[in-house]
Amino acid sequence: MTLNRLSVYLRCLRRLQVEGVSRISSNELAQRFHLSSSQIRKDLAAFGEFGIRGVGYEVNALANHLRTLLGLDRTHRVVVLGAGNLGTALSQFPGLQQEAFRIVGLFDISPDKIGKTIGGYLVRPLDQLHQVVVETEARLGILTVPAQVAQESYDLLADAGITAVLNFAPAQIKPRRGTSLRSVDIRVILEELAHHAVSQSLEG
Amino acid sequence: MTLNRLSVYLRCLRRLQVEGVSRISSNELAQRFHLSSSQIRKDLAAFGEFGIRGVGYEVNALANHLRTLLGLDRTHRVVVLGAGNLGTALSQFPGLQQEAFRIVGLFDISPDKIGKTIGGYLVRPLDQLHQVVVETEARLGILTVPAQVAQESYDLLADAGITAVLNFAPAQIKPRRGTSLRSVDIRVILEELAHHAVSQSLEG
DNA sequence: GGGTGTGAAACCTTTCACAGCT
DNA sequence: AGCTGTGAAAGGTTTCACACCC
Repeated sequence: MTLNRLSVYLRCLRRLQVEGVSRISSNELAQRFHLSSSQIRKDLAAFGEFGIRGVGYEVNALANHLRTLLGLDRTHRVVVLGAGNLGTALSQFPGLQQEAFRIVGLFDISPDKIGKTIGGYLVRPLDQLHQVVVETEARLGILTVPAQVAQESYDLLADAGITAVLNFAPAQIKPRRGTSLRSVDIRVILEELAHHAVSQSLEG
Repeated sequence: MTLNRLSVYLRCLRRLQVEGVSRISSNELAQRFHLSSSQIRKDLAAFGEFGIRGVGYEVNALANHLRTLLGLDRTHRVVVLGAGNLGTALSQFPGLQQEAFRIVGLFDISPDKIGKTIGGYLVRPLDQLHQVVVETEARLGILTVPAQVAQESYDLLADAGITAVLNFAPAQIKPRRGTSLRSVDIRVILEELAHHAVSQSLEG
């Protein structure tokens, strides 16, 4: 199952909590956030019976269930490799410094950056990576390095004990057993949208 | 079909061009970049017969075909809404200022930022959006605004004539006919990875 | 009545395996 | 001989529709 959707539901529920909504049906939830009601029910039912027939879902209870299911009831330590523009922007991303995530190390290879404080984080040299990962028990890594060094950077993270990596480098990384990999290539996404943009313009 | 894969193939071909490879089979391509050879053949064959049976694919020719298919033979003007950390980082992202994309406007609502130059781009007020989009014929928009104003920002872009939007705000946007939407929620991706990280650690 | 939980149906994607071309 | 292009098979996901419970 696409675990991502549980995250999206949780984001929606957080919104409802702010608005003071205490109960909601799958249909209302779907309409309110442009989702599919049957998919919501299937997804949630796959992990237990969280709803009340004839009534709907209790917002607070469901949010807590999802938080537990997603493992957000603990703090996840994150290391970031690459203190360029994207790396520093992500380090300061709201939602990455609060709740379940905490950045415990920002690393770079450039002597110009090492030792400096960028966006509130001290930039460390790569040879401290292993030590930091062991000491902080970090499990998550973010890669914002140039494409040429993406593979070796991923391997460094894996060797240091990181078990899940989010890669922003535009490169095809060979994943290892034991260290999940999720890549986001902004260029690839934009190229898809460029295609849409052109088709749309022709239609209208 | 997942148009994204054509982009990935193109990225791989660019790499091969740099390495001076002139011909490649679907099998080599798959092994080299950790893809599926039958999927490569299916994807490519869906748009024409680009390969030579018994030989493979001509790297340069195929790259050019893909560039045309993806609409990368023209320049796409892009406007960015939100001159925060992520917005400015993306404005300077390599690959967004070269080849087929060109940023023609960086917009923000904050009076502190308007008029200043951030990352080489003048920050403009939102009321200039429509004019800039019309004058530059921009079709692509990037949203790096806070979640609370994501919907209205998307609507502003759509009203201005933007036909494809890449949204980084952690909000569920209601798409309109005529303006495609692709959302990337870093929090959602990290939450999925957090789950993986925990499961992996238990296994090991 | 109203809304969840769920088998079954419809749909879409990926992999397989091989005919057919070079 | 070798590799593409492609129908057929397998696998997965989404939607439908309704039994069942509150």
